[in-house]
Amino acid sequence: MSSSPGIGGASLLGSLETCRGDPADVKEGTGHVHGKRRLIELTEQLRAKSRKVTGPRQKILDVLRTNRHPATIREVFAQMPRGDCDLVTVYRSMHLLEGMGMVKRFDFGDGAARFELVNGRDGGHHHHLICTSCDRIVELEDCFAQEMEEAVAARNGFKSVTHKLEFFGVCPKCQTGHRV
Amino acid sequence: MSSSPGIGGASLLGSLETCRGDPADVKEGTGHVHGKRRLIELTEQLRAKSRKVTGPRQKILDVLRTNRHPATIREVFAQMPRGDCDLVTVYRSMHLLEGMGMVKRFDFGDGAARFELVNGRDGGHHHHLICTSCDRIVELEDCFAQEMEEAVAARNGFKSVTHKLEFFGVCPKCQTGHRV
DNA sequence: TTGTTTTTGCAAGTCATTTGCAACTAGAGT
DNA sequence: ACTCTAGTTGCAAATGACTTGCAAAAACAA
Ligand SMILES: [Mn+2]
Ligand SMILES: [Mn+2]
Ligand SMILES: [Zn+2]
Ligand SMILES: [Zn+2]
Repeated sequence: MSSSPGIGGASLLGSLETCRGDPADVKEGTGHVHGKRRLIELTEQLRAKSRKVTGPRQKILDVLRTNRHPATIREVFAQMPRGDCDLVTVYRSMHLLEGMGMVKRFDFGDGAARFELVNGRDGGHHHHLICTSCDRIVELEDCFAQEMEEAVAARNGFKSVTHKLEFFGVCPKCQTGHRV
Repeated sequence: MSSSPGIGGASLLGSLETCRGDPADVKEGTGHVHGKRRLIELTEQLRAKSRKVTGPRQKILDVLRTNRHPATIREVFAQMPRGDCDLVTVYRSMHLLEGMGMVKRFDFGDGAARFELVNGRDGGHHHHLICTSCDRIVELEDCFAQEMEEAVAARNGFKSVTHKLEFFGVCPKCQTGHRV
């Protein structure tokens, strides 16, 4: 019997032909790229750094790819077909992907780290608005802190300055006559 | 023998007379208030909310009062006279103080939360610049994100919006010919 | 197919923070 | 000054996110 390419016998990636022209590949406006093509790009990145394209990794990337908001390790794990891989593998894979710059880590203050697939070679730096009542997350396109970052760096003689910024508040749906 | 006001026999607070005019009470320029007077104000806040002014709490407030940068629970604990109270008590006290708005919590991304005494009834909202190489912390006076906070809140219909913002980079002393 | 390197699963460990509970006080009342 | 009680504390144990050790399993180049 031949070795199956992924876990469960079927590869998540179809043929290149199948992917070409996939209407879901580009979600206009946002610049985000979804669909199989994206997944292939991702696995290529793995190969390029001589990391193995394994079943668990493909599944994890596929889950991340479909998430519109940063997800915790447990959330990613929960979204994978049951028993597909160990929780620890998700931790390890995420660490690898983060190190490769393929995913970005976010911290919303609750105990668990959240991860989002990086789109575009620029990094797609952006921030979030989180509802403290229902945990709804709003993706804030672009960043408005670049200037102050440069100012802070220059004023204090720091190099390679980056920043972490998140907003918290009460979303419209949670404002029904409660605390102001 | 009379009951000692604090732990260890001596109260951290002297008499009001002793405190009045303490030259260390006001550190001009920053608006931060230090010295015994500040400590008395703090204990008053506890009494005002019918929380008990206990030995451990006085010690913890005293340690926080002398810290120029946000400190972790363990750091605060380490700065207290040996065996003065349990680590758990520091956790619980910090939680209480945070709830009362007397201390503010910060998260620099390393596993442990950091706390800083809130100065001024306004809250003294500000941010930090942390060296990713030596952990040096720079206190950034004032906040430059208020406008964008309002914009983000308005644009998304959120109320009571706040933000968390910290900068990370390599400080001058750590820039000796290393990575740029 | 084989051999070498990387990955994975599972168990166990680390570390910050929380919780259960009985013993203990600060502060109010007497 | 003495009593009472709600609020506190210490100690042990629990929780939860995340990491690590190790042998079995899989990827992929030769
Ligand atoms: Mn996002
Ligand atoms: Mn500060
Ligand atoms: Zn930004
Ligand atoms: Zn701010």
